[in-house]
Amino acid sequence: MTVRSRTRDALIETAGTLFWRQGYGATSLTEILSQAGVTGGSLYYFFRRKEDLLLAILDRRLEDLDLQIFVPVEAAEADPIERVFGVLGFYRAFLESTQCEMGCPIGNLALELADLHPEVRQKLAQVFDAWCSRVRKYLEDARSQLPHDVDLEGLAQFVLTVMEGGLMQARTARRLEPFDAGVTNLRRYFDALQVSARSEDRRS
Amino acid sequence: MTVRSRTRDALIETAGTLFWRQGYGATSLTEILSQAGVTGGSLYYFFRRKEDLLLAILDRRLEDLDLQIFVPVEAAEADPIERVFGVLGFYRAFLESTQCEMGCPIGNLALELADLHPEVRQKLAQVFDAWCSRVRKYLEDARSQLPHDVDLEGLAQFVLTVMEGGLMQARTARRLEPFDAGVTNLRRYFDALQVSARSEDRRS
DNA sequence: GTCTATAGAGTGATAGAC
DNA sequence: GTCTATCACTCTATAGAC
Repeated sequence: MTVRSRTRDALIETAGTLFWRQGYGATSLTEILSQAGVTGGSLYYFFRRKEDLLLAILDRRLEDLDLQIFVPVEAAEADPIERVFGVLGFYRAFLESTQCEMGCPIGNLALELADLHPEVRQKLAQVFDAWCSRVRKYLEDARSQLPHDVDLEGLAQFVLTVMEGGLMQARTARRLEPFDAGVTNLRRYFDALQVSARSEDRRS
Repeated sequence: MTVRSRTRDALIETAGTLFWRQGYGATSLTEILSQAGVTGGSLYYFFRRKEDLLLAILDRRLEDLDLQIFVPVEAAEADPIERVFGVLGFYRAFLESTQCEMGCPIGNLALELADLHPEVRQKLAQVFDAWCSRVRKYLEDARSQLPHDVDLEGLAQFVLTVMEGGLMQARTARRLEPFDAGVTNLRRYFDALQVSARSEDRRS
């Protein structure tokens, strides 16, 4: 079991935000230390290498997924398909509140580090998986509203795809439109799936 | 007008591949020089800073977009909607031939550098725009097969979203499935749009 | 245009006192 | 657990000969 300490938490919190905003390579330990109000000795007491700090951040992101995203969304929306769009709305609100500057804390690192650190890549994939599993659960709850032959795992991945692709374009263009275009078309797709499921029912 | 020279081209080519694979920050000039068989003096004769080399690479990507992607796809597919999927197939083939290791040369850099270099970010956005314009042209050619109220600009952005999101997940998981799930669902979406367009026609 | 040599700053990481 | 001091290295970029 990992020890919790105020210093360790501060490092994870501060570095997590910096890595998110500027990337892993572009963030120096010096910058993390000065912003967290911690000195080098303490950092190396908790983490053997910079990469271990990153791994701890990703573990934290995995832990926080439920509390920060899915629980609030589930509290706000009861209908499973609305929950899917509630999740997308959550990211949109964040995008808007940061003037499209930050994007996704996992996606950003995924593209920067996928080829460099095998262990990091694996953990990033794990966070994506956890995210998809949650969305997949919503889709299973909406099973009866969807055509029988739709692969729910693939559809959950598709929702993540729409989110990540939209965040990327919105962040690059500094405009919400590409993200919104993704949501609009995904909504239209879900509407079509529901229509198609209803006509399946009628036939049976 | 920019001067063309063998050395300059070799630097753009070599650095382009390295930035694509490992990212901008993680690639040192030393590595580029040794792999291109060029020395530092030559590099700084053509480019004032590392960032200028990157900008030249992005200009080249923009120039090559047609020749490397859209022209071959148009030669292979005559139907406009099949051309959209032909483009996706092009990226899939590349993903497969690199064991899902490389992803998109623009998307990778977009997420690494969006917040760090304003001029770079702008040029990345420009390449995305050019890509979408091409896809949008296909969609306009398929106008009669799509519902009247569909926003073609947004739909073109959606195609890019599906591609980038799929590449990101495929590269992170080192599996083609998430990319394929994106294509499968996008195909189903287009089928639904075409069905819906036909029923519009019947009503009028 | 290309070369070598090197400046100058910053990096991740370590050692050892407290 | 936290501190300061510092090592060893790498990086971008420059200068000046050829």
